Amino acid sequence: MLSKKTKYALKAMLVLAKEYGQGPVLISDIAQREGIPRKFLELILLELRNQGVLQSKKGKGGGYFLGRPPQQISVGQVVRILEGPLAPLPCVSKTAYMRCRECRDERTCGIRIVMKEVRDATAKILDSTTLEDMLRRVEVVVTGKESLAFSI
Amino acid sequence: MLSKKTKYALKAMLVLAKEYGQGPVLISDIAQREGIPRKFLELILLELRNQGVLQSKKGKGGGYFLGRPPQQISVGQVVRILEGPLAPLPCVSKTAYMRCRECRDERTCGIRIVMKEVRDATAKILDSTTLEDMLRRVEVVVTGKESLAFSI
DNA sequence: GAAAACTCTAGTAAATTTATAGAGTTAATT
DNA sequence: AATTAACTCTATAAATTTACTAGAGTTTTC
Repeated sequence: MLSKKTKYALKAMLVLAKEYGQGPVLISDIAQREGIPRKFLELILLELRNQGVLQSKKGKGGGYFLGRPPQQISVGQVVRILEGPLAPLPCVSKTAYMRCRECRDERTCGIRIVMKEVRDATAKILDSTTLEDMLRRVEVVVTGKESLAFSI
Repeated sequence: MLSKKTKYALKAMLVLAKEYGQGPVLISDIAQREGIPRKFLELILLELRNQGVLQSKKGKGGGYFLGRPPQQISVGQVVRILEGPLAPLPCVSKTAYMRCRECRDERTCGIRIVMKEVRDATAKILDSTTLEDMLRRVEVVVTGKESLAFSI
């Protein structure tokens, strides 16, 4: 299960994707719109900023905004920042691989083989879905229309 | 990430799958073979038993054994018992669905749509992989041979 | 009836999660 | 230059989960 922190992060990123190009958005605004505890959200946005997916502007008129356009930020990137590796086991992680200490032969570990499939399937979905995709899919549901690009 | 508990459970289940049909196996044996703290393993096996995937025999000559043949127990069943639902969010779980309190319209929640894909992909893998599959895949790697059934 | 094994309830230390508090820094505006 | 709006950063803390441990109880076999 995703932690609340990760869920909050995704919601915040979606708000910022919606407002992309319209200048910085206040932490308080995001917090209120999405019902996220303000101070907790600060920490989350700070982390996303330090990892480079968000940028911020201090002082009056400041706030947060996406570091790249919404079609260049994947759900996988966001989830990894907050949640750590997507893999169910460290020994099948590509971004944070770690050998199991007790494992004699990785190639013959049945658990590993299955969990690697799960990791790959998860990564395939999350790394190929961008913030823009998420916004667009919502629209598709609402309007019943698909963009041409989407139906290819 | 899978908890140690779940990883221990899978290891224990694989041992019992290997010994299937040969009578009960001692908790201590499993614990020793897999390097699992004995008393902790007791709790895990008890839970698996109470959920029906394991059976046990008390007293001298007792021990644990699979409740069904290895080809009828899926990894998904075991993981769900220890870890809870496979879904990253309760609102996309089939076995433990729960609406998000703050969600106005589930159909238009971008996060939900993506996480549902992840759940479905995960479930497809874990529910279709049995203990026997895991044992057999290991053999395939070791011997370089595939059974006919497997290569279909 | 003694020993071997599982059963069950309780407890506990450490880690993680989910926050909250407050002083510090930066930028805009007057 | 003073004020105020905002983000930054460190520390702390409550609640929950994880990973065990202890021990008394029950069942079965010999």
